[in-house]
Amino acid sequence: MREMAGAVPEVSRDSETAGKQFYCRKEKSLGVLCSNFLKLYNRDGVDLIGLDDAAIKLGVERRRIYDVVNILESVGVVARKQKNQYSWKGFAAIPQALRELKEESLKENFGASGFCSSMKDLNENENKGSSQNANGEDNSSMLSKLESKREKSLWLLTQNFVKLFLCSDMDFITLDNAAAALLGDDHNSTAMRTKVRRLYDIANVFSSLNLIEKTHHPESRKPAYRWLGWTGKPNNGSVTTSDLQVPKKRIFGTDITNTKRKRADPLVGLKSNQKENVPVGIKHNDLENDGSVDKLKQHSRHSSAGFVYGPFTPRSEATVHDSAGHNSIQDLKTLASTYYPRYQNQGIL
DNA sequence: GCATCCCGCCAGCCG
DNA sequence: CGGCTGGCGGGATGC
Repeated sequence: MREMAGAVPEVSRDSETAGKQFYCRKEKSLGVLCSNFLKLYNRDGVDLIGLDDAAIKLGVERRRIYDVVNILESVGVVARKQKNQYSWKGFAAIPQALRELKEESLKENFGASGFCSSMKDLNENENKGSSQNANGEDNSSMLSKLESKREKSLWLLTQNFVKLFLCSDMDFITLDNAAAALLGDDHNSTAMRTKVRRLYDIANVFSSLNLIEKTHHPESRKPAYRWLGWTGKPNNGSVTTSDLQVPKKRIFGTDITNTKRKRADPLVGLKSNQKENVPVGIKHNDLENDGSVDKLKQHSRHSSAGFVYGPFTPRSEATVHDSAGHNSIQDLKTLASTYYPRYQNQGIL
């Protein structure tokens, strides 16, 4: 994986595979990957998940698996077992995980009026106990190191994101607001931008889990997310986008990370730091605001039962739908086999 | 044009 | 030291 570049030296171009698989960003979204991941492992008998296995079966770089898995771990769907291995907990673990998160956040006074103030280090405890630090390194130093690492993790960010929904009574949250809140005081544009990127990642997998739904803020019209909570199943219970079932789908396995669009100049060494102003947060204090948000809150209470597909549109919904009745292993088998990426898969096959 | 967010470089950590 | 992890943000894609 990491040497992808070397392993797949721009074979991409005209080389065989007649088909011209165009690059389609949407098909590569974390949301789609997550759906496929869930589809692949949400079955009886599945207990352990090997990251390599997942990466190969899903035809993506391992790096992406880390993203999905880290987010899923935040809501209990999977749990880290050991290096390179996670255990599948299933959707049944979600309610409990959410309950705990809510409890935690309440304890930390997360929601309430000014929750954003104490966003940082809200995980100081962490049943430590292991103070066998190395010589010279005092406990605090060590802790802060680990802490800072943990503090920026996707795992924590995801949990805090959830807490935001669980504790503030707002139903609609824009990622800008979330980022601002989760960032605490430092609102510099660069940090915001990065944080928002990560939130988009999280939002995508949450959308595929159907925990949230993307809509627009009732008044500001701005894109925002609405909490749906765990209603029993991810999306429509089957994979969203094309993929599986589409009998004809183009060869997917050939594009692991696919024919990338190579950026022109590799030595971007010194970029002019021009990232000055970015509309930091939408000003309106949706968050810290007191009470007044309640009105927005009940605006549209789940109007239709129709699902929302998150970021990606299902255009192949019909297909997915009717054959979903028997989604099953067969499909997965096919999926897996057609997915074999052509970079290092000898193992199986 | 701006919202979205994929991609993969590369720094830490772990064994 | 090599491999596993995963933060991070450039810049491409979508609309």
